[in-house]
Amino acid sequence: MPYPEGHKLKVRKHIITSAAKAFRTHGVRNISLPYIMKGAGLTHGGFYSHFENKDQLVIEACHFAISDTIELLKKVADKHEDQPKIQSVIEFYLSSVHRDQTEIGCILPALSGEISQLSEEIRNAYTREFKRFLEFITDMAKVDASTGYALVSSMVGTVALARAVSDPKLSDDLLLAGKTQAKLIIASSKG
Amino acid sequence: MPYPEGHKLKVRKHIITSAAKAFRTHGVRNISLPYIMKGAGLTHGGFYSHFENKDQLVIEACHFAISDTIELLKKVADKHEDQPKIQSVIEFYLSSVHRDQTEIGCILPALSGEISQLSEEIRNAYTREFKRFLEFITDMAKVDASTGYALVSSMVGTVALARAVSDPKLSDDLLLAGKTQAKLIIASSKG
DNA sequence: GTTAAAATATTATAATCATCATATTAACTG
DNA sequence: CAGTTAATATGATGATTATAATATTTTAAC
Repeated sequence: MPYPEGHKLKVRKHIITSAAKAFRTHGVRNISLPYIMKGAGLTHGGFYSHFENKDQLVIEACHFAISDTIELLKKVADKHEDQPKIQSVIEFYLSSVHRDQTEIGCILPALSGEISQLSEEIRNAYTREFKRFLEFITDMAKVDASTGYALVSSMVGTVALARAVSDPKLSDDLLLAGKTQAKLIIASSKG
Repeated sequence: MPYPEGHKLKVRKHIITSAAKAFRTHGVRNISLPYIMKGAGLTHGGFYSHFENKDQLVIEACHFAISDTIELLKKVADKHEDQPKIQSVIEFYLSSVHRDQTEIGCILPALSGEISQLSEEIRNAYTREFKRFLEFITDMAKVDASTGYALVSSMVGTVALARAVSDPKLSDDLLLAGKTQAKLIIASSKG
């Protein structure tokens, strides 16, 4: 067989990486397959020898993006040993760095509004990935499920809004208030 | 002059109403001008005699949608005299009714993810309308600005996620946790 | 009724998209 | 190096889009 062992798998991975990056920054519907393929160093024609259709790619990209974010947050948590891990994670998630670096940021705020309008398959995938993220945060914060829901909703909503508004001061203030709030949520659940 | 007095203004209002309804349900980019015009009982050709372009319509639709939501929430608040107004508002905003009736629901969760990818003009308009909503909630809850930020971020994030996930139980639980959380935010700000 | 301006509809344009068919290239095997 | 075939590129299709130009309809005023 031509092409080295695992070549196609590697290319497939490149496409997923390019897609995840694009989706995180521009959403799903505004990103074209030609654009994604170009980001992977390819032309658009070969796409369908790798994926059944665009939906399938969205599903895989969501999975990759959440795995990527969870890994990143784990690293962030391990970096600061002087405070509880969840503290570091929240401070990063609600930082201006995370708000601004959408390309490598959490995909949940980026797609939260759009998902409800996409195919059932994509919604199911998003739900699966959301649950994964939810579990990660809930475990790390050592809180009950309900508190975990509130915490993640608040985090996702804050980042989405902080990214949306064009007033830099307001955006910063949203992040700050979100951080204060998140700490309060955790503290009050332990009281 | 042909056509009755104020005819064009009335039609213009119809277009904005149709657009706001469509945007709240399907976002901005996935909705076409022909679709909006059909919703107003017209064909697409006449659009440009009413608006400069699609962006202009988005801006006006956002303004209308937020006004509409604020009015609705005021009515909801006035309905229940047995509890603080903010309580009623939060209970409605985080209800399954509001989650499911996207057509007449708050536009903030629907567009929160998409806005950052749209034109500067639209972002500015969204920011203006967001501030208007923020002020409305903050005043009604009688909390300081920072608490208002946290409260609205939590509300918007919760509804966006509750609309996004395809698991009905999870969606309900998100709303429930959001309500509990919102009340906590307000209570703690007064302590 | 006729007219004329305003409002709306029809049609056109050029771009972009997802998807598909076909042609070309790359690289392992012998 | 030649042959085979997987991987990729090129090009096509048909749909949809925002926008614009032109044609038609509507209705108030005469």
